[in-house]
Amino acid sequence: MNHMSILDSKFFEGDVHIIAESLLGKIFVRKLNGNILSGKIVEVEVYDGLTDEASHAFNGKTKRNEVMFKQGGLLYVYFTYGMHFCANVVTGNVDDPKAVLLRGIEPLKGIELMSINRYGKKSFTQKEFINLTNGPAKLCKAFGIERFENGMDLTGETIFILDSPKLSKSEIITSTRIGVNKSINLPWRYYIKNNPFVSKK
DNA sequence: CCACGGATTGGCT
DNA sequence: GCCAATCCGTGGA
Repeated sequence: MNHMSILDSKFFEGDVHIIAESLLGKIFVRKLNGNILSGKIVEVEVYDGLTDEASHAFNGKTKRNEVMFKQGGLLYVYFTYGMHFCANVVTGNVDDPKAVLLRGIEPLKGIELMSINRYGKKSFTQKEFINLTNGPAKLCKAFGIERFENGMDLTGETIFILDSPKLSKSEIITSTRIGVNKSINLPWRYYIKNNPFVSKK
């Protein structure tokens, strides 16, 4: 895979943990109304429907989670707490419901539009800058990801991920996942050390 | 059919 | 640190 090329379907077929760690440092891109929104992925979590009680797919396929059961390389977006959307990268093959939750992104392009999406205004304080995308629901709001984006093809023209050099082990922190009440001891959260857009230490 | 609670966030104490 | 907001998927009766 060449530097700064778009990740293709091959990338999303492999082991979900390898993919999760590999996604750190890569550039998530979304075209929205003729604008480019992009940012560096800095925090992710693995959800594995086959062995993981915290996964939406653990109890089998439903209308809500059906995208997780499809071929890797799609975006799985879910609605939660009556007001928030969160986005996952689906990995693996059909009926192998694994996904990587995007929890933190460092904004690169289209930052004014992200601010409009988040706060309804173009300008922002330093604190608001960090707050644009340092959480799974925050980054969806900033990137304009909602119900319509569920199931979108990540190897298409609208939403895709640009490759970047693999990070060294010393740059990556592994920890337990945030906000789950089941399988709480699985160390399936990965984030970039010292990056301010990581949701929690 | 109904009750529960969620892969969160932001505001208030 | 605590808790309300606000919808709807899910599971049990």
